[in-house]
Amino acid sequence: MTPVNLKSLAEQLHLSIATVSRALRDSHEVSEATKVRVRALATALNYEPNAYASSLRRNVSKTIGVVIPKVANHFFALAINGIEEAARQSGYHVLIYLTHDDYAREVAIVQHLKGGRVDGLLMSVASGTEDFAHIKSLKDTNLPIVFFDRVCAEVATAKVTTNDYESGYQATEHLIQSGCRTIAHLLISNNLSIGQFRQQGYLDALTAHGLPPDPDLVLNGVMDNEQNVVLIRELLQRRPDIDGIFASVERLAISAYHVCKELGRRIPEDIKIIGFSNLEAASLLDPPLSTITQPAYDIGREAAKILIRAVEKKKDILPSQSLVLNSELFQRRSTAAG
Amino acid sequence: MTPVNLKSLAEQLHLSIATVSRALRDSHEVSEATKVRVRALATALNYEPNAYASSLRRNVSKTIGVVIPKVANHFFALAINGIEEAARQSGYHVLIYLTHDDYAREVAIVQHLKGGRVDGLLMSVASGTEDFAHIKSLKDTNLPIVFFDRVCAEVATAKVTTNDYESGYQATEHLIQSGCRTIAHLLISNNLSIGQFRQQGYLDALTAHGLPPDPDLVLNGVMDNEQNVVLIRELLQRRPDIDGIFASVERLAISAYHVCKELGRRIPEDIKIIGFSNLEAASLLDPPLSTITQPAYDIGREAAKILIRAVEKKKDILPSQSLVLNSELFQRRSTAAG
DNA sequence: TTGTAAGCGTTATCAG
DNA sequence: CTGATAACGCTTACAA
Repeated sequence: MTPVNLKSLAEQLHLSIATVSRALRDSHEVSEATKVRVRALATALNYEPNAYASSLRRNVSKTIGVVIPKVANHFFALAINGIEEAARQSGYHVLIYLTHDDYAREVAIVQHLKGGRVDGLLMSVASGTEDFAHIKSLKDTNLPIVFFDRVCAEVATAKVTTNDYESGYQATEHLIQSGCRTIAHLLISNNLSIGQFRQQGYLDALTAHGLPPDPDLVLNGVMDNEQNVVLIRELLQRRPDIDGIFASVERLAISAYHVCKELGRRIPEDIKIIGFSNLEAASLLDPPLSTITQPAYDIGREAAKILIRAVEKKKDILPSQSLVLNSELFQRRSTAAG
Repeated sequence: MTPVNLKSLAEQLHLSIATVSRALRDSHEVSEATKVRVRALATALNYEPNAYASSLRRNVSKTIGVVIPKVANHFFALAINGIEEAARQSGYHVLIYLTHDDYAREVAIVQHLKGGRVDGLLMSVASGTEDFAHIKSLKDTNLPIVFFDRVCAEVATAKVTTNDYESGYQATEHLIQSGCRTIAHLLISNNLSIGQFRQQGYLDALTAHGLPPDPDLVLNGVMDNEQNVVLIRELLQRRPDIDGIFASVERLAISAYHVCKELGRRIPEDIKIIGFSNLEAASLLDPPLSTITQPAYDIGREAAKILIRAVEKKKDILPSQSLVLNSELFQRRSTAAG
């Protein structure tokens, strides 16, 4: 089967390659008559331009990369959904890379992306990442980057986040107003910026309501959920006075549910729980889980829009283009006052 | 900033482009000494080969495409996870396309992929797709395709699925053995092959246990979840004798939960429910949901492996390479015998 | 062991 | 309006 490319089209039409190319791109310097002829044959033969030749020549790939920790997580899945939507509307393709929250993988992926495979990058950094040299060096190649949710403070570019400080404050205040006095905070390990904001909101809410912050009540979760169950169990057994839990991550809230069931602690009578979550079934849990829900789809879509706009205009992305969207607190039975 | 490519490296090293290229690909026809020099400069300058130039020249993109209905669904998210893992291990990149179960989008995506952007394709067809001409025509371009879960029977290639007939049979039998006599089946609209298999399993299990199949008890769900709630509500009100529900799709099981809560039907006392689902929180629902759980991660990984193997060997993919993995039935309180 | 040069399919520049 | 031709960056015969 002879390949369908500009050359073969040109031969069959007795035209030059250049003219065929121009006709297909609807250039104004081609007669309507030839355009019709060209288009007719092209569709008849199912011609589709070779993306790589075009990318090589124009130095533009119409592709954006998405680097995220994981996809089996409703937040990131929804974000991808928003990203894909924005990309599709502008004719962009989406390459997905998963870091599994592993620093080494993130570095390898980022290095690979220097090959010009993508016109821009959307990124949510791995929780294991503490050194951002790899990202900075990528930025130095002039590749536009937009961070979303898990941002890298040290790189000057746009970031799309949610009001994490306020959410942490609200969640904690909500627990206090529901009657909690000893509130634990479960967050993901290390130095993710979002964790810090949520933690600060938690601390400030406690102080504002005259409750003394206690470092013993703050639990740094780990990657492994089994391990988190162990840690949470230890915490609840060591501190039977805990009557409220604020989980900064969905899976820690889920683990807390499992531990409470196991230890026979009733929710919300003995312990009230609220957590960040995009779980659709939150209202069907036993008991329904109060959540702080991030607008994940919008985060993805807006981040992609900012990126694509910059790519098309070949302009640098400024930190001032950052966006902060608001999360929403859904009050359900897991924090019912009692 | 002068670009880092083979040419600039060659100039700085006073070597030819060819030698540099060969050195970096670790060709045996380059002296160890030069290899060392070349590699040193390459890493120092953070050289990364231009993916498009390489793809164009070698007619290989090291990229696979994934076309799925949606990503905000734990099944597909896990599948992507498996796909990405297999791809990463073989040095492949993953392009994601979402059809949103829309036929027109699927056609547009498939047409676009004829541009040679991907070396192979993994696909789970849209529920709205009834005509497969677009897929056949893609196959005619010799692009290797592997279907997973929602397969297209009319295209001769490998398919990775689960034992849907047996699962439908088991789920229904499980309801019968738990005491149900009037069992409804909620499935997704139209002619998806997997829906048909599950439906057949349902019918055969009924017959095998002396229960007459009743078309009135089979509900074809639609895209919109709100609408599904309405349909399920109507069904349960029209047929108050229904005492068991088998949902072929997770979101229909979830909708059924909502309707039961709303109508005051107790699960499992009044109605027992079992559904296909990859929901991690199934055991925390009220009541915990009995599920048929597909090995989504493995499905994705195995499908990707078959595809990549074929791509690397430039061999056609045969239907005989198809794989059927087993789903697992998790018995929980929603189907407790009463 | 190294260099020269053709060519992948497209787009852009320059003539005609 | 159309055609010839030179890139884009890389790989790979073929020469040296």
